[in-house]
Amino acid sequence: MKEVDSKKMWLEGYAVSEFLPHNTIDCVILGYGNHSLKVLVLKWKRGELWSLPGGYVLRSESFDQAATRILKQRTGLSSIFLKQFYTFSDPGRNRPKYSHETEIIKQILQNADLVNGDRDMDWFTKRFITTGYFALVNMQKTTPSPDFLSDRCEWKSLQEVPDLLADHNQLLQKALETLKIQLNYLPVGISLLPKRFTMKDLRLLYEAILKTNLERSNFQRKMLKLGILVRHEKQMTGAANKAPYLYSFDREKYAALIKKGTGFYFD
Amino acid sequence: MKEVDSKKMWLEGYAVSEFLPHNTIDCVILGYGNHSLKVLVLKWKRGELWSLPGGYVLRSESFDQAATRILKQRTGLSSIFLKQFYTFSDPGRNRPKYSHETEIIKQILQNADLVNGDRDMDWFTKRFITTGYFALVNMQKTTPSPDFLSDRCEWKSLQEVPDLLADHNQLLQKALETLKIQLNYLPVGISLLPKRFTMKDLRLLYEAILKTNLERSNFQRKMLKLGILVRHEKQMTGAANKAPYLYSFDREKYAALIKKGTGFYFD
DNA sequence: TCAAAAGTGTTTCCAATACACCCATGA
DNA sequence: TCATGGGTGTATTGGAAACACTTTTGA
Repeated sequence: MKEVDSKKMWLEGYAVSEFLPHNTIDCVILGYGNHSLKVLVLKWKRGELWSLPGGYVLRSESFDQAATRILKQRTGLSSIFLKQFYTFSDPGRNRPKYSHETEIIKQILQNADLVNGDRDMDWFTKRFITTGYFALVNMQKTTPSPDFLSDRCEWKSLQEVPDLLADHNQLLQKALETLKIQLNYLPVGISLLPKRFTMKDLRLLYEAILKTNLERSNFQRKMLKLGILVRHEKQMTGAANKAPYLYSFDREKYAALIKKGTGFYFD
Repeated sequence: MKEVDSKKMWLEGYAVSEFLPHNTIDCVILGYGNHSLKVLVLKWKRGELWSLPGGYVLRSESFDQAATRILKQRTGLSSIFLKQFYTFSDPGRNRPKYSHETEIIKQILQNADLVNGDRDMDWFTKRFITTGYFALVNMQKTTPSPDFLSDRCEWKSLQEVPDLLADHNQLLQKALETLKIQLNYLPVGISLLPKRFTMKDLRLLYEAILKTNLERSNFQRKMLKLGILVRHEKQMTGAANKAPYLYSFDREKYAALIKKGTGFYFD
């Protein structure tokens, strides 16, 4: 293990001894496109093993800093909306669900010359408590890149999220639940949508989060009454119907409103 | 340190090596009495040092289990409402704010024959991440008892909470904020009030949590319409005015309502 | 001129608020 | 019978919801 530490060639350039021994961060990074919510997942280098982006926490940094660092590494984005939502501490949470998980990890690490025997595996197989963060990002602005354990980084819509490592599916569910409950206190629109969008885009986003249908005209009236939208000229879509207006957010008014909640309740 | 471990005479009977090295639990235990919210705090054995009840986490238990254990030890209660609210991870969060804090801890431990030199202090002074839980309890049912570091266990109303150890005042604030935001999804009434109570008791409880005044008659109508209250015979108070009805909760209906939220919004 | 989707208007209903009024109690 | 506080009723207001009607666009 000492030998591995001294190499400093892995874990994004850090050595094991620089990390807290039992705490990790995992990120549920959410984007919105094609009328559905999407989440960023990593595909591991061997086999069909998927996970949420995550990482270890340096002994010198806070969890917020660690999450920010991880997010930057995976998406290229800084200064995005990022929020802690829950800490998962079940003692068996990172025990492999299937025996091939252990095998895959072992192969990857051996392949990268990072472990020499079973003892080095101890770091990976011991108990880890993970603190979940969720991020809301504008997908168009991201440039996803895999980490040292993975070879692909993909946006998956919620329906097509595969079976994930450890309790990561649970993490995802909890994040979505939190998002739903705190919807009125979160800058969902401004974070997830491009600068200009139609009222339909905005409504579909809310419908995706709340998993419900919202009445078209009432939604429009409510939103406009909040006074945080700026209307721009229409956009000709080429479709055989009336073209929608484009809207953008008035950032200051938006921020002020978010602070005290939109009072915008659906049930 | 080995020697200390083998004694197993402290930390409520456990040895240091049985705990996770960097994680703790702290509990914001809330009760309600005399028209105000109260929180349970511990006074340390020397000097005027106060803290929230908390403890270390066994390597074999989940955080929920640890919190339940700690709560049981401090209040004598099991099966109470307990919920994780946030994980505090600032690297300097448990560095002493005042130099006398370190001294007090040292004295207490030496006095209890638990540490022999500065090296043994390492366990207490290193970085700890704490996960906060809040509990809602019926004060009358508790029998508060101090832990091995403290000599008193006291209910303090929020206005008289003293300066607390480390970031415990922040923990308290965050817990209260969470309570307020999630009010409609939490069993506040049933957890904090005695079996039978007046409508005024209930209203004052909500006012204490929300820090606002609620209109008397409208509050009553709203609450009754929820259909979770059972009205009992009046109670003669001895005061020169009309006696109020007593109410209790219909536990099944209460539980069903809490699940989907009361829809009982104040602003 | 038709279908499709966007924008606007209307009606109905219910909840929240404010406040008035009545009732019970013991001094 | 008076003061005090509890219980109930009512008028007003405003928003939510359902849905109808109009407008715009390209086929």
